[in-house]
Amino acid sequence: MTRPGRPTIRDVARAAGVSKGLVSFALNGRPGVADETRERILTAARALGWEPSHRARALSASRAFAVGLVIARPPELLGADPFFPAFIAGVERTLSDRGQALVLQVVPESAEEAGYRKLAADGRVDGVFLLDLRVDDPRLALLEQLGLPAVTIARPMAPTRWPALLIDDRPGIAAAVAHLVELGHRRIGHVAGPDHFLHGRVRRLAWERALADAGLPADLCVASDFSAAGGAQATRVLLDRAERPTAIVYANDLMAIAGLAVARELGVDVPGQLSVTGFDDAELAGYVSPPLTTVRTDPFEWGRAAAHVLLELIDGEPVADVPTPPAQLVLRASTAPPPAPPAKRRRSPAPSRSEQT
Amino acid sequence: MTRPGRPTIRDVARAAGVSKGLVSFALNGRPGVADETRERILTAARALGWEPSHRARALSASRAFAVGLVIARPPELLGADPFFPAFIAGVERTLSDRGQALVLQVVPESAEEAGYRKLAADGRVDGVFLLDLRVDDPRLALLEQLGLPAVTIARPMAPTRWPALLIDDRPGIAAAVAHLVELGHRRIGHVAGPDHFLHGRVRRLAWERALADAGLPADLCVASDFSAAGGAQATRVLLDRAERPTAIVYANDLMAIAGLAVARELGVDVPGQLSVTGFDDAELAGYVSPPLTTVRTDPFEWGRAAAHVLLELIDGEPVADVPTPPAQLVLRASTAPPPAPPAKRRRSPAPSRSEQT
DNA sequence: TCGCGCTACTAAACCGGTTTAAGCAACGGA
DNA sequence: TCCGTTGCTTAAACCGGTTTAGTAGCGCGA
Repeated sequence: MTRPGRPTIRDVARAAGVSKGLVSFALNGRPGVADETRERILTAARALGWEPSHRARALSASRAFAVGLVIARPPELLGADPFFPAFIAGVERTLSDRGQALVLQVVPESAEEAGYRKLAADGRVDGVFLLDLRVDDPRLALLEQLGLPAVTIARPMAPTRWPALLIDDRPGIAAAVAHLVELGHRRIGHVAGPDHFLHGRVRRLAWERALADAGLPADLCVASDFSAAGGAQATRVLLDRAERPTAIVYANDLMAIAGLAVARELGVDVPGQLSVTGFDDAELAGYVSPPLTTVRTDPFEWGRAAAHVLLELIDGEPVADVPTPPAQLVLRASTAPPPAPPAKRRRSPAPSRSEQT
Repeated sequence: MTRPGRPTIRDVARAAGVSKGLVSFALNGRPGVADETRERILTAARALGWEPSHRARALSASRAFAVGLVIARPPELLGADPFFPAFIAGVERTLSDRGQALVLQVVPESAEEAGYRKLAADGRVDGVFLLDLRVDDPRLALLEQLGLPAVTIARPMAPTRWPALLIDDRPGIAAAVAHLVELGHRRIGHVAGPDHFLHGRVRRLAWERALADAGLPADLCVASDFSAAGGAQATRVLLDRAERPTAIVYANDLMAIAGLAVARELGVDVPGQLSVTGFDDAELAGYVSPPLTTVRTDPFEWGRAAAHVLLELIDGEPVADVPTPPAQLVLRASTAPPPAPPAKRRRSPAPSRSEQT
């Protein structure tokens, strides 16, 4: 008379000779169950190999016990960016301990909003991560309207009701620029990400600021798109200029690596004639030629932390923005002093730039 | 007296003046509902903005309406491999049309089995994808035991009850080797993936076979791990040999790109002294120096197709293995004729080949 | 007139948990 | 002796759908 299928709480109750409700109490460690009875119930549950049905619990508790991640990037860019897999792995680390799952959506950019709507309408998730923040990001309002808890990765420009993971790209960029300035560079270019992405803009502004702090002009910037093709193209533009930069700060490693190849094809030696820095410290960064000086970030840790806050938020606990450790500059061989010895010692506000060649 | 929260099927029933059950029939297009009544119900549902509760449906139907993907790779390798994001994007393309979701698990390799067990025990998913197949993969038996439908990406060595996505890496490798042979190479090495991974082994065997077909010895093989570090290391080993290869076929782009850097640092010109081919056609492949000749695969399409079969399998439809189009060799600048005219000593029962130069 | 079959619909069970209200026994205090 | 607690336990409602069994009304043929 053994029915097939998994045992339910009802089977456990029968086996232990008690009611369904009491089994539920015992299994959830509620008070009001006699020790001897509790023991009997737990033993029965173990003997039957009972495991709670996630579906039943979800319906009863009106919770999904899952969080969502909507990714709206073209797949080829996704594949080249080391951020996502590491971030997701970090998220999982937190989630798996707590019986939560991660529901992923990869959508075309046009369907991004619909993606969040669907996750919310279906009740598939209890909260979401907000990545790739944009300037004046419309998703913030959408999520508030949907009442879907969220954690933003990086702090959005406008204040929101959602906690943010405080990621600050500025010290990393500042360190890269400072390093180049110290080496003697005066003409430091930037290949930026799209300006409507927060991280694209923040890195560009940080580059500008760092140059200003060093008393240098920030006139060698080309906006790009974080892709290899874009990085290559932007590098060509910069190297075609009459007054070439002696160093380029890239907004990510992918563009920087593509930039290395362009320089090489143009016969521009790196780091002899051109210094290059990246951002991310991708797996490949240390294994290109020359190995790339770059800014190391820790997306795995970000994922862990973001998931942690999100779960607390969902549980209704009070939450605050979460700080993250500053990114570190990783020195490798793609940076060196500029070709000609700097005409002047640095820090004279020297107008004598023409003497350099 | 309007209660907060989403409207339920009960609200719709009340609004339309019918019973819950009838609403369910009407909304699911069942016969046995008068046209006029059906219209009234649909109108009411629309007016209330009703959407079915995924949770309730899941409990009632004993289905999760979701499929799972367990990834057991170290995060840094994950980030560098273009396969996963593209594959997942393809999966999503199929799933999103059908109201299905993707549940992702990223686990340490040691917890892989537990990952599947948990997905199955929780009833979070109705089926899973089996990626990164290994020789004698223990997961096959596990999934059969768990009764969790699965689709394997590539055909496992032992026959299973699960359908497979027929991915054949051999023509791609064969094309790469043939291309090199045609250029005049006689000493063609291979940097392989781990031999316990099916795709690692298959590519190696394909390389061996292609060399045999060309009457060349397959004695320049170094096993590696698909990582940049591993690729660099393996390249050093090969280039340190007394009799250097004039060409290296890498089992993936990441190792190939790292190999390019090593060659450069050793002063070995690519493609002048050494030809290099990769596998994947990663975003960066076309933007390194020299641009990489490689084998283009289509993980996005694989994801689409795999999800398609998996859903059919879950629905109990009869399914068969799914063919995929063969991979294409993409010619770029990392391959060229070997440096010196091929020396004719080596064991020549094939005298005519030396005339090629 | 009855019985039969068909259509349109309702009531209730069910999925498998959680939670609330109520019941029952033993016990201490007045 | 009766009452009010306290401790343990059960019955039943509930989450929001799907599905089954059953019923009312109607036309039809015998």
